[in-house]
Amino acid sequence: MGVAVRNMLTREEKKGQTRAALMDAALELVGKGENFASISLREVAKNAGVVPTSFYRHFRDMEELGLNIVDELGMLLRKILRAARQQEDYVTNLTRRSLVIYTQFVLEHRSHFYFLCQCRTGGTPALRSGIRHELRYFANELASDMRQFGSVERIDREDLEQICEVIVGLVADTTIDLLDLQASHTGFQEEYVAQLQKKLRLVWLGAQSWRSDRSA
Amino acid sequence: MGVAVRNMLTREEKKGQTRAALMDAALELVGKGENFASISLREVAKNAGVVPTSFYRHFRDMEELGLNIVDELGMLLRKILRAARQQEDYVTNLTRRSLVIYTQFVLEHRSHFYFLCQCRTGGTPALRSGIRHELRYFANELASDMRQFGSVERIDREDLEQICEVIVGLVADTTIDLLDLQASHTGFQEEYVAQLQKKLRLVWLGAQSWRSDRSA
DNA sequence: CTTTTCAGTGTACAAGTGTTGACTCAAAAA
DNA sequence: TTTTTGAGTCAACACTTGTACACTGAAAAG
Repeated sequence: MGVAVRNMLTREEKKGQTRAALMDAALELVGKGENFASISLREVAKNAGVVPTSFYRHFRDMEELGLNIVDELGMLLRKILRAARQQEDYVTNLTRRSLVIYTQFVLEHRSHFYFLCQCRTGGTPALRSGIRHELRYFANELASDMRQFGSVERIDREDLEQICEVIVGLVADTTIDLLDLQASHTGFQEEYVAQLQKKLRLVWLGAQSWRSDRSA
Repeated sequence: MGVAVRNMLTREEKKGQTRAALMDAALELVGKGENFASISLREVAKNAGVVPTSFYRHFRDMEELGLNIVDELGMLLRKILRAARQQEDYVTNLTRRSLVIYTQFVLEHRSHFYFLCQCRTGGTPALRSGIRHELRYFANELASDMRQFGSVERIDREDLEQICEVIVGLVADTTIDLLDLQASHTGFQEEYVAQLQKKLRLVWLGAQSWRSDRSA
């Protein structure tokens, strides 16, 4: 750097741009219903408006691209946490409105969450553990929030984290339903939230009568 | 039919035999870590010791083969139910030993359950809904057992079925963990059961304090 | 017996795959 | 200014993919 910027793009800006185009192209294909595992490097390159060999300037192979998508996904999840915490009544009403926020994020980033559903239990080992890692982080953050705001005195840290993993697993598990029922009827989003909330209440009830002594 | 059977195979026996060989070949590839979505017709045919074009005598395409695997999977699940019910203490001790039986079935049919994990949320719509259908059936059977043997008077039918779907989802969700930790150390199976049982206890506690009035 | 049926074979093709190496040519560095 | 760097291009490779078509030959039907 040193020369005046003009309105042209610097070299690494341009690089980052096509890099993003490649990732977006892959995600778009996933969003269209293709399975990430069966998407070819060439297909991605073509969709990004780039020659196949150019792919290698950015990723070793499709799996490495996938791992970068996982990172994006992690950032997205943290963004959801931030948004949820920003509610003024987050403390008292932890579930209901947070779920609405979650569903909004999901529907605004369909492709990312299709990817999540596909790879969480179906991807290569590396992708799987990457996603698992992000979800565990999410669950632990949730646990620390519940420790502050919820009434969970009788539950020790380890148990609470495990409970939150169950919750996160439940949410992730039902996400595919939300994605499938696309723009069919708009009222479905509320229906989905209600049904999911019901399941979460079950877990919550369980947590209420949980004692960390005499359990393991 | 009419001629003496000799020790040769009849035509449709032989047909069913290669048909099974094709399905087994696909499952074997899944068990080796390949994703079902990216397995080719030719690969399956070669692995089954059959020429590619012969595939079409049995299945229109890989998806149709997949749907037949789903059927096999359904039969397997029903076999698990039968085995679990055959325990003399099934009534009182519904969870613990049933889980052991489940894990045994999983480890004896690794490929089928890899397939399950891959396709439950990551497969094509048809495969997904097929698997979902089988799991729902399983959950409903479980619900009817619980109605008979458990203390679930305060839970109406619909709620109980939903609770069982949560349980089944939880089990399915953790199955990938069981499969990943292969023959590494044998004691892991018990560890897995313990951890899963803990999660199920959480749901069970929740069910205990569930009231179907004032909930939806 | 003769005839029909049909699972499995062999060949062929057009299209797509990952990866190679040598090439441009503009931005960045000297 | 000149030199260097490196993202993107182009052409070519060896290989795999799904599918079509004509075939064989033994089991089943007549």
